[in-house]
Amino acid sequence: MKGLGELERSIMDILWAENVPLTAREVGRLIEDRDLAPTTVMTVLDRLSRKGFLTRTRDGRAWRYQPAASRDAYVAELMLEALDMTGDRDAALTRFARAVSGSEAEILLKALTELEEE
Amino acid sequence: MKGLGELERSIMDILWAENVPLTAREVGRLIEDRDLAPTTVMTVLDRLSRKGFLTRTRDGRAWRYQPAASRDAYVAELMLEALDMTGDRDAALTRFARAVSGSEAEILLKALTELEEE
DNA sequence: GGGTAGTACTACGTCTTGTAGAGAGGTGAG
DNA sequence: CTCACCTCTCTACAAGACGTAGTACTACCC
Repeated sequence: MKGLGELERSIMDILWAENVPLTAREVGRLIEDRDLAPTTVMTVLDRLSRKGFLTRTRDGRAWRYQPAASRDAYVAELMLEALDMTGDRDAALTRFARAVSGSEAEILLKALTELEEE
Repeated sequence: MKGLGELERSIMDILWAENVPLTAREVGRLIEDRDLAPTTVMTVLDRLSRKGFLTRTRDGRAWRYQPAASRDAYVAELMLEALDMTGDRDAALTRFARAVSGSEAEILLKALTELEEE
């Protein structure tokens, strides 16, 4: 799936945070801290949609962009991808399980047991 | 932590598979399929150790390289890193739990319950 | 002492990412 | 109508990562 650059991720974060599709201009306004040229934002949005992270729909002349998948889905997919990289998935999973902190272990446990019940 | 390139990963795979520290020459011999110049292998090994993925010790004039961490540890770290990227770790974890296949869910479950017992 | 192996340093092409300008075409204000 | 402006698309460029490798120097074996 490939990772995102820093600016790309900032922009994805904005789009993930807002729940409505935004135009390039709106995204640009939300970045503030960095003083980016409007075309910079447009370029990055364009690249992101080309890479499949965003979908876009017309709104007059402008495009409105929105994430193709939720951040959770993206994160989960990254995790699975990391997992695919190992020859010994079980060992990696075990190690991962041991590494997550207590409260998160419980979340995981809960999700897993709910799965079993279904 | 940053990811690895394709050749870098092939080489890490070799070093993870063999359990002994290898010299550049030995690694090169194990790649076969690609017809790489010896210096290519050396360069990549050098970069990998510079990035902290490998440690090396002298053996005569040659260096012997070995992974700084196990593959499992690397994979688990990648997974945790992905997890850190989200604002809502719980949601991502839940989604992840639902995404792992049955047998793997059991591995996870087992590791987690063992944790609790300790 | 010449071939061989090994090192360090340097290099170059390609791809990705951050960053942005140029030019085209529509649109509202006056 | 005309001008200023918005937004788009296209193109560009610098920096860094990676794959790939040559060169030059050293040390060892026979």
